[in-house]
Amino acid sequence: MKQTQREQPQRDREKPGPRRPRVSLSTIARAAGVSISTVSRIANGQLNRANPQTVARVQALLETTGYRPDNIGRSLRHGRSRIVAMLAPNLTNPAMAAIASATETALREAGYVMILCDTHDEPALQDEYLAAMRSQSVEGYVVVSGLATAMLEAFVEGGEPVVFVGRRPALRGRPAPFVGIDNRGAGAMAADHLLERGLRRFGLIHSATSSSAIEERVAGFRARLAERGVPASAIGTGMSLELQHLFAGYAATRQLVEAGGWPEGLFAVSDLMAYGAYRLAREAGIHVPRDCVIVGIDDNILNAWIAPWLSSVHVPYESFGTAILAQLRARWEGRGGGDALLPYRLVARADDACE
Amino acid sequence: MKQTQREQPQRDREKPGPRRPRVSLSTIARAAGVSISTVSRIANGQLNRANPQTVARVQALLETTGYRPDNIGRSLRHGRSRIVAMLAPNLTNPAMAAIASATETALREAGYVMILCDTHDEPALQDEYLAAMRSQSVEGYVVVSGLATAMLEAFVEGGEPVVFVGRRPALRGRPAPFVGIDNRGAGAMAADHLLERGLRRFGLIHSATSSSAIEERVAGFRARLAERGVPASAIGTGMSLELQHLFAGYAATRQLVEAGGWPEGLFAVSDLMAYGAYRLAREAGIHVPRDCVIVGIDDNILNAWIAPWLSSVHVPYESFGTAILAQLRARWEGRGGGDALLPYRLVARADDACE
DNA sequence: CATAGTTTGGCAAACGTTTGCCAACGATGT
DNA sequence: ACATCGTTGGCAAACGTTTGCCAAACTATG
Repeated sequence: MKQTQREQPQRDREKPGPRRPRVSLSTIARAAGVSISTVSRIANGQLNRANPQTVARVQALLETTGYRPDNIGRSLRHGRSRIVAMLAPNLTNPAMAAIASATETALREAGYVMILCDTHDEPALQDEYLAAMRSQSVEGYVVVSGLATAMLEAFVEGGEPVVFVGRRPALRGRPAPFVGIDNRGAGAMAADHLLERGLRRFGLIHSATSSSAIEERVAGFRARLAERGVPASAIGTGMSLELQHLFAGYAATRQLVEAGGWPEGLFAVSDLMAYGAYRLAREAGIHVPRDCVIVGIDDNILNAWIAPWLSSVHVPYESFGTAILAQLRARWEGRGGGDALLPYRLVARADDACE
Repeated sequence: MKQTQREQPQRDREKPGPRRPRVSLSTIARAAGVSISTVSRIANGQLNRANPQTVARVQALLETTGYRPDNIGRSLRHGRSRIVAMLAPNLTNPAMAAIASATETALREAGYVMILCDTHDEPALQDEYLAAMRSQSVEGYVVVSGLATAMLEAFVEGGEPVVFVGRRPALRGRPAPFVGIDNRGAGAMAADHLLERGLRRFGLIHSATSSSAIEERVAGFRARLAERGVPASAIGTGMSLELQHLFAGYAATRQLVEAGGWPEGLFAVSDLMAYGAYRLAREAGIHVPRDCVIVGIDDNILNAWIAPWLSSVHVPYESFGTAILAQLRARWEGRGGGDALLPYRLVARADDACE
């Protein structure tokens, strides 16, 4: 109700421009003196359904006119639009951009095009996009860091081909296909890195734990420290609900520091949060990594160039694309895809920023 | 596959194909006992074309069934798909991501959705995408850093609504709408910044000058230095054809340094190239900005957080979205949009990376 | 010459939507 | 009784494509 009313005023107002005369099957058919069906069949490679002469004539026309089948008509005919929708929060996050880029490439090579939707991490926007995409008859939904909403749940339950990436929203129903990493393991790996450096006082900053990924990373980090004998009292924590991870990292670190001073080793659940911590450290005159070692997760490409002080658990976003495509294919073929957990590794960097 | 069938007792055919039972106008019409036309009119807000009783009944059904008009049918009817295509090279470039994000937001608010295509800066891929998008009946093309190809030229000449962003490809025909900045001015501003710091020996690194934007930035930089009395002999140049600007910056700087040593002030035509230069400087033991001041163009968001040594000409990518939408609207309404040149400003940063 | 089989190609339906046109119907005015 | 008019709502065409089915026109076989 609300939706339809909102859409109407705009739609009626704008004028459709003069549409260019497109070459359609009927154009060719008229020119060749055959029926539309014949042209369609020849264009689709059924060369045995017509006289060789006719085939040649039609093929020549297809060639010279530069005919390209109209996807709208085709989509209408059989439900397939060759479009896949990707919903992501905040495209300006380098990790999201990397996922989007890899997915786009994989889909294109498979003959699909990708519609990219920025949900800004807002449930309402996510739902609006889901509805809009369904009305585009998209063939698949790639939901990056999705939010658990009733509509998303309905999509999954209704059998729509949804693949979750990075974070698994807390949905009640049957499990949906997933692409990501073992977040607990990544958190543990970060802990190992700090331990191997012989540090004693640790810090941990994270954003809202409503997200499964964040929660698991934190849990993995904590568990590993506990395993290796670090008392809980030696682990400070900072948290921020800021949506922008840069700001969240800054705020969480301040909270952490105000409570217990600067730690020797700091774990940030994402590289962006690590950047936020770095800014505060600079402002406070704390030298990274001499005074405080920071380890993040993501290993953004830029780290190698301008953040030589940041160790990070590398997540292979470049290969997310093919994994996502594989999961979609599995759903299309009726196979229920399980989890695709990709390998991660620690990239240690300990350079002073000014050599 | 067998398992899902067992789990779903009487679910309709999920196996044969991706056909889902959609609620269409005819569904509603049958249920309400009226014709499809009537439902269509009511759904589109023509409430005066039917008996109030009928209207109420149909509206109730639209509500309860959650009807959403199918965009494919609608697109087929009148050529409008409510889709705009954006073609960009390399989504992982933060500047591109920022443009994509802003454009997506502006388009969504206007009721459009955006298809994002990564051309990887390859002419063939750009053309392939142009053709594919036309067969989707997209209503507009946003070409970021486009490449001059015959097909792109044909699109512009044919009157397709194309808006160029950032870089203006060298097309022979009439000028097409453009969104970007005054690149000459930005280059000059960078020169001013270095001059104001009292430096004497300058360096300039750039990528392929086939792009109008790069060429203009370089020209603006050079012109301003000349104006203010700097002899050409005091300006070293490095160039690289690497497509990835990070690598290009590294390679170009090496070329520059090998020829004439490290300059006091270095201008990079993009922030990514500046990052490349920074890496080489670190490896060479050159301190930035003490030994060498670097100024770039773009002012990526991350600079404020992890590149406090980099001054940059800030480009307002956040506001590119609305400017692009305005240009598209102008084209749709038949007005020929001229250039939309947005304001830029220098953001000076001179902090030591380790305080 | 009759029957059967093959090639060649058109007809029409279907997908979902919008919209110009027309037909009932009732009410009002003369 | 008749003309006029507004209301209500259906019919059908159109957008471009694919495809099952049927019908000619041949060809081969008996």
